[in-house]
Amino acid sequence: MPPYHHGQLRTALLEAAERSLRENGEEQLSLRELAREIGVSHAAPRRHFPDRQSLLYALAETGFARLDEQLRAAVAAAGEGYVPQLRATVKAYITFATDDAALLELMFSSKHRPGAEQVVAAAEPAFTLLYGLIVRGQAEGRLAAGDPERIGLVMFATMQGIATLINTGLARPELLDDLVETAVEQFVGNVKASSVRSG
Amino acid sequence: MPPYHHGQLRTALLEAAERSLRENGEEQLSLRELAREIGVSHAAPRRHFPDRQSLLYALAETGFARLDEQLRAAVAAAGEGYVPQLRATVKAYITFATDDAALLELMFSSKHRPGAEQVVAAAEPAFTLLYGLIVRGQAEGRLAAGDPERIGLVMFATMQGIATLINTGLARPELLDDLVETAVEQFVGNVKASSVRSG
DNA sequence: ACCTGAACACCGTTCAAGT
DNA sequence: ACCTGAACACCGTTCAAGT
Repeated sequence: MPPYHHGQLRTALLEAAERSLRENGEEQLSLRELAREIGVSHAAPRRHFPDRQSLLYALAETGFARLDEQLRAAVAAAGEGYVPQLRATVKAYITFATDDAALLELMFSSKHRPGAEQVVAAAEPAFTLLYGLIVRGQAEGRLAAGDPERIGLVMFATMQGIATLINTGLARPELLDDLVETAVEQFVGNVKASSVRSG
Repeated sequence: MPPYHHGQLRTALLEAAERSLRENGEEQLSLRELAREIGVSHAAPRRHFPDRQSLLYALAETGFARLDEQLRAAVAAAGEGYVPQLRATVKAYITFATDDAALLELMFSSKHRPGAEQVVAAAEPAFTLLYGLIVRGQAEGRLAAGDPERIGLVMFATMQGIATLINTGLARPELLDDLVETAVEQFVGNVKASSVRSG
């Protein structure tokens, strides 16, 4: 018979929730079902997550952390060149986002209730990475001049949008590489035509 | 006392649902509550929408139709110039998308169940409009050459992503005009630097 | 053809009580 | 400090029956 105290319930809930989210989407995720799977009463999760939403927020937060990791790994593996690093970043982002569409939706679903601030904060490292990439691109004359934050937001928006299009079925997944390339060309296009000719 | 047959139940449901969606989001939308508001039994909606999801699909479809209308109106009001028309389109899209964030989410939420095909089909006119804008831009030497569908997808993605960023709170709404301008410059930037100097 | 009313199987949330 | 069990107020969905 199982012990009265689970001991790892918080972790177990997060793991089960992550799998459920990936497999069946946010709507299908049920606290009672997670509790059943784990073998605990339906009221037990309350100690760790006061309500369903707080569990979802936690998933979104770890999602942003993992996204940041994967982006940094992609940059590190891309070598020294600026355009290859930029391309790797864009591709890594979209790959992450299309690999777990439900998680991406959760991360970007517009929740304005109190508690979402932590999610916004969790998104910051990924933004900082992007910001650095832009500042460097401008310093090396690869990107057009301008407010890096604004350019970074538009870049992030483009990647996010491409992922959404693929996840929605509005763009076929096979187009991923083409779309990545088109996006990258758009980012570096301003300069490419005037001051830089080849990669 | 109300008549046994409502007569306009389908329309009444759609209107009430649209308002509920805008005010409280998709999760809060309840068929039973809509039925109560309208003054009909909780089982009555079933005649018109077999389940909750089909009502949501219907909202997404009319959303795309309205989006298309607003985009065309914006283009028509923008005058003859290409860049003004492009800018007006981008701004109209993002304005639509941020005016009713829940509807946008619904329109783009990734549903792969049967029934979503109609939603995808409803999105087509807006895409066609964009496609035409791109073909014209290329013909006039304002946009870089390349597969118009690919460029259109990336353009759509950029607009959609900017809207998502604003709706999520990752970008402040006041940045809207700046972000629109940055996006437009990105679209026409390739050409501006080499063959076209001024607007 | 359209709507009702009761019934079923689920939820999330709350709270006194147990260990 | 952590978990249970019963209770509450909601859902979506189904279906025989009413008009």
